[in-house]
Amino acid sequence: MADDPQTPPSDLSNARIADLFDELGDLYELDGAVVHRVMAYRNGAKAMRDAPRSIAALTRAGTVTELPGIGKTLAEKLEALLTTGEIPALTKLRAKIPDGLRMITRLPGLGPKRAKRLHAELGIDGPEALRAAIADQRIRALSGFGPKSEEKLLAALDAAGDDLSGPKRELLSKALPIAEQLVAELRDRGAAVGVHRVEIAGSARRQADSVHDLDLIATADDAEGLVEIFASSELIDDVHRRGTNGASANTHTGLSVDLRVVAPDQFGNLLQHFTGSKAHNVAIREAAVKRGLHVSEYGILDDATGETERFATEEEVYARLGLPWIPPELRENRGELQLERVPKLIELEDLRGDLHMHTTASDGRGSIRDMVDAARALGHEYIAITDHSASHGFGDHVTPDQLRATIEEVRRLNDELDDFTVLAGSEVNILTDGSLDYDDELLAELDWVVASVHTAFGSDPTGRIIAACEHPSVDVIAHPTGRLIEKRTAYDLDVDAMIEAAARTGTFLEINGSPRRRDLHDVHARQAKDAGVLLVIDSDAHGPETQENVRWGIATARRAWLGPDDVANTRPWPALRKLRKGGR
DNA sequence: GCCGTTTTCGGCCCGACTGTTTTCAGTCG
Repeated sequence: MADDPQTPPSDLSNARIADLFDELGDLYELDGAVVHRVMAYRNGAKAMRDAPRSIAALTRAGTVTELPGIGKTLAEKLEALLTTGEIPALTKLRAKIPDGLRMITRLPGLGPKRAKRLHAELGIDGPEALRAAIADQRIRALSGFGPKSEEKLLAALDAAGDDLSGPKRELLSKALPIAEQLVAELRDRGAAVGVHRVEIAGSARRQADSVHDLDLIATADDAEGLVEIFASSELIDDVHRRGTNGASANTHTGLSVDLRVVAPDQFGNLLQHFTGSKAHNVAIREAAVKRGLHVSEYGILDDATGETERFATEEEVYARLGLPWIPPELRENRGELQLERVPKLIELEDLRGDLHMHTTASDGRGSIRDMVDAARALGHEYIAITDHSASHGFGDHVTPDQLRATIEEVRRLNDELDDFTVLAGSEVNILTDGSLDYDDELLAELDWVVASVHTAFGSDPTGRIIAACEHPSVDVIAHPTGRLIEKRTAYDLDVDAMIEAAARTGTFLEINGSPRRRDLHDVHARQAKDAGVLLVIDSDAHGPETQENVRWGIATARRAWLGPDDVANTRPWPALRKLRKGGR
């Protein structure tokens, strides 16, 4: 019964728990805690967010302190959170420190120390009070503040509007093509100023889900000339900072771009530094210090010689630190610095087929033939046509009779095609009782069955997905968590239980390539691989051109440390077919 | 608060920029 007080509450997700510990770090910082204590909370939050297993389960098992960065105190707070639903220290701090104060530290130029003084000395508790104090010129009366401070804070408040919820991030699919065009332009037009190298750095190079800006690193004989070419690009809207060795600008899409031009002998150091992530770089530097080496964007200082060594390539930087070159997608401090050899990661060319796409039969924009032509252009050997099923709604549903007609159409088409296979499939809805919306006989006729939750997210998604895994005809669970990047969090899903069910039943789990989904995400996909589950990378294309979205699925797979063998559709269809449940 | 081929105490990555300051704290990436 839902109202039975004995019913245990469903576990908090790792992301939700990590948010609470990040908040604790912020509030301790505003409370004046020493910076290392604050960092301990943030490191702990990152460890929780990156953990492949349920933090709640690890806490109950008493093994959560095995995660690096989580010690006795954080474990006690986790236990309190899971048993009582709250962390006493957080409750106390929230009462003491207004939420508005935490919000205004997100204004550029205003950190915790100065925000704390504004609160203590002027009673400022949020954006409105800050704006009023600036209007009355009360800020400049404080020591360490002046008219410039007021001016900048006002500009920052105006720029932020009413939204201080944090910086907006752009989907990788929006940002990366712009970065690639800029790089191509700088390489091309840069020939006139002796350009040597131009590379994308930052989170875009790491193929993260989203980015907050773009970083470009270059070398050229005439650095200022390259900056001029950058500033005059048609992709650039306005340049807000320009120097002889770099510039900061905005694209017309509102994305911020930094270009840095360095000497060739430092290119490796700078590219490594600006590729990040922060956690990766911090870990590298801490390890280096123990060996008497100090790493910065300019070089590696060796205590033994007092010399700073510069490197033209990243390979040399990593080699000097005793490490193999680490692919950017792995640079998140999730174990990559302990590697003696880097695992072989999957590449776009490894995919032989795409097993999730839609046509005009449901909500797609192309015919089956259009989708075949697009897949061939991408070098694929097979596709599955998986239109939405009988209960899809929006007038786009496919009745059982229509599906039978599609199966026949696919069979006929296969007779005409050489060296290409079309599979008759469906993306069936997992209904609220865990059943599917075609009968079992019809499902058994299909070559490929994708099952997904599209409705009633609040209605036991875990139980429904496990039931779908146990269905003999279901091959793969699509976009398993339902998240939409920068838009919607995952539904309340027990990922551990889903992965266990997938492993037990031989069901594949999808990495959906839609750039807004990339679902499973990297941490969960890596967890699935470690549990022995095979992943499938699909485009979920709704038109011929969006089959290229498998690119984003590959990006996520690489961030999940997957190799070609971990992904089912790197195999030819006859080999993949044998891996289906029951070897059908 | 975490952690240990220096350690259970005493450290904890690096450098640039800014605005306010006579030498630097705070902020940022």
